[in-house]
Amino acid sequence: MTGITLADVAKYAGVSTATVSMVLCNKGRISQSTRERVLKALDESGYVYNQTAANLRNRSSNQVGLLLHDITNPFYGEMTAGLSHEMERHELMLFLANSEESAERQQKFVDSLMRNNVGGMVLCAARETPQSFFDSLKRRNIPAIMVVRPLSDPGFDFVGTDNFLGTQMATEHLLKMGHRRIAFIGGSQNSGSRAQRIGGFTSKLLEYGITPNPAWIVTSQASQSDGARVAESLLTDNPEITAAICYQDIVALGVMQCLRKLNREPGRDFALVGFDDITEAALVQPALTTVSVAAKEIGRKAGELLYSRMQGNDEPAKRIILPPALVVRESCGFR
Amino acid sequence: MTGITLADVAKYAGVSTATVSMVLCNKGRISQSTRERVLKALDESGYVYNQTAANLRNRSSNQVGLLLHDITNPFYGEMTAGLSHEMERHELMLFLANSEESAERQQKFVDSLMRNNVGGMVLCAARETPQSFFDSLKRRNIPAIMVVRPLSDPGFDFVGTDNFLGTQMATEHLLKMGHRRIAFIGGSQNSGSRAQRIGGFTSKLLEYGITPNPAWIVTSQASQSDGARVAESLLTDNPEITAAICYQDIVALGVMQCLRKLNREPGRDFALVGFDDITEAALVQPALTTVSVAAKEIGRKAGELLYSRMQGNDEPAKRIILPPALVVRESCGFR
DNA sequence: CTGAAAGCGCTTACAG
DNA sequence: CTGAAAGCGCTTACAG
Repeated sequence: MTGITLADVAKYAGVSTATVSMVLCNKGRISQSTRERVLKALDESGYVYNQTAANLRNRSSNQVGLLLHDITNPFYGEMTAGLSHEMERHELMLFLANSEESAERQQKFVDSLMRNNVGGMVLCAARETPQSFFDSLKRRNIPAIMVVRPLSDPGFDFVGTDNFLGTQMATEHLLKMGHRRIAFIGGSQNSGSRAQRIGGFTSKLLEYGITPNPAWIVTSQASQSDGARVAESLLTDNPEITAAICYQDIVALGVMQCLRKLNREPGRDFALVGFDDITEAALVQPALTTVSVAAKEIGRKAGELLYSRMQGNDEPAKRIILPPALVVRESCGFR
Repeated sequence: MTGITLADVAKYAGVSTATVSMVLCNKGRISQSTRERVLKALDESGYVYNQTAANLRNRSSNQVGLLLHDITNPFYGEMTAGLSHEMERHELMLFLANSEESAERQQKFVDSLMRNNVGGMVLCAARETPQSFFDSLKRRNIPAIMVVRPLSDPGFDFVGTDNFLGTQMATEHLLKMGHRRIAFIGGSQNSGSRAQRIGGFTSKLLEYGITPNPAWIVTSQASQSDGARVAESLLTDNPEITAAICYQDIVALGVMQCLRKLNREPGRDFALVGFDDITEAALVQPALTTVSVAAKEIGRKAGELLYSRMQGNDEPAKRIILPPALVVRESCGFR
């Protein structure tokens, strides 16, 4: 706080505050000579614009919020980078909060955003978010874009990936390599993304005349260790399984570990596909074949949409579903 | 924007705005009955506090900024989570920006922060930051905590890890396992952290009577592929090297790839230590022995320090150096 | 214990 | 083309 206000600058330049303000915002018609005098005063005074005052006066805001449930997840790091970049382009400031899957902390953050009068927000809601959260969000009538986690509520804009198509591609890849006994490993029971991914998986199986076996579709937490745990019991009980689609790359990494423990080499004795294309996927041995969902692009698109909403775009709620891509690496072998 | 103001609530409750404000902030003495009336009005009206107005009036702010150069780096994701958690405890809103190593974007962000009148900031500055950036920051006289990347300027608070000690521990580990021909791979030429890590490395070598070989100390970009590239030429030219300390885990992962290409199995034919302890480190095969720097803790401590500065703590600038820990896994073998 | 009024630093009709 | 003045929604001395 230098403490120099627009009024000080005006006095110094010998004009009114209105004039300085207009020069600052490039509004109204100001004579060349006056403009120069003001610019000079602005420069020499070390004036710092007070956005807070402007926001109050304008009843507007240059601020938006991003709510994530896990910023440490590399996937969301990428997405955040994409969003942040987009926000910067529009001179918007980005508030970040990490709910850590707590509905309570999430609610608190959104309340803070409202008090801080943000212009909009991007949300990847916690798993156990009560419907009331979304209802109250809608009542506030402030632009909110949902990302990544599909929402059954069609009242919100959404940007995410085509989970269904993603696993269809992955499943087809395995089927074309000759696999017929394919498992689906991971995701939590109440996950909407998971339902969609299972949909892509089973529909493709059926297309090839294969009846999905419910016993081969198992849940897992989003960690390597739980992936390994779950896979171990599945594959010991059902050694005839030759391939698996995993709900997430992290889970796939766990399954890899488990395979080695069971003396089955991934990529040779067992084919594995992941989902997300996190950095690790390219690094493990064998490198993981996976469905890439362009996290950065999700962030960018969400930012774009949010900005347009803030500009007054009032088309009905929109769902932007980005096409996934199958990244073939080594974990399915080279047959 | 429901548009309901404190004045509306006051009218509704039949009191003055001063009274409502005092109830809201728990200041002054308000009779029980009045308080209840106000609380009821507050509740029924759906009033949303306008933090912007309060900030303007108070010439204060509940907002702080975090500037990173790469939010997609898992290390910074962890750090951000730690900081975010700490900020939440103090009811502070966190602005995030990603400079992507651009001094220009970094400057723009800090300028925005100033205009938005933040109470303080946490910075991990871009590599090529001009001294003028830091000078102007100091002139602003706003709390700023530097993190991770060591700064020669002692005028700033700093929170980071003990790079020197970290590589000392790593080097000692290798030496105790019998290695004598050890390389140092990675980091960029002008990195201060790297200088410190090399210091720990060479000082420990000397302690064991070994003269450091400058030809075995090579730079690399912060990517797996460049790590692999750099290691390949180093190890083909100097096959007698049996171990390496890597500047970062990502580089170490690249070195692993290269080793396989050269038909040397990491953990058996070659010992490898990383630095950072990113998630991947535990996942690769063999799991990477590395120096853990508690990224989350850096974020937390930075937040704590920032908060105390915002409360008026005016002790001289402080450096908080967190102790690293050597996490022994498999990449150095089990001899 | 409570209210009237000034003021935080901007912007914007409205005059001239 | 430029200025005087009101007002955004709070908080805080100051009276009473």
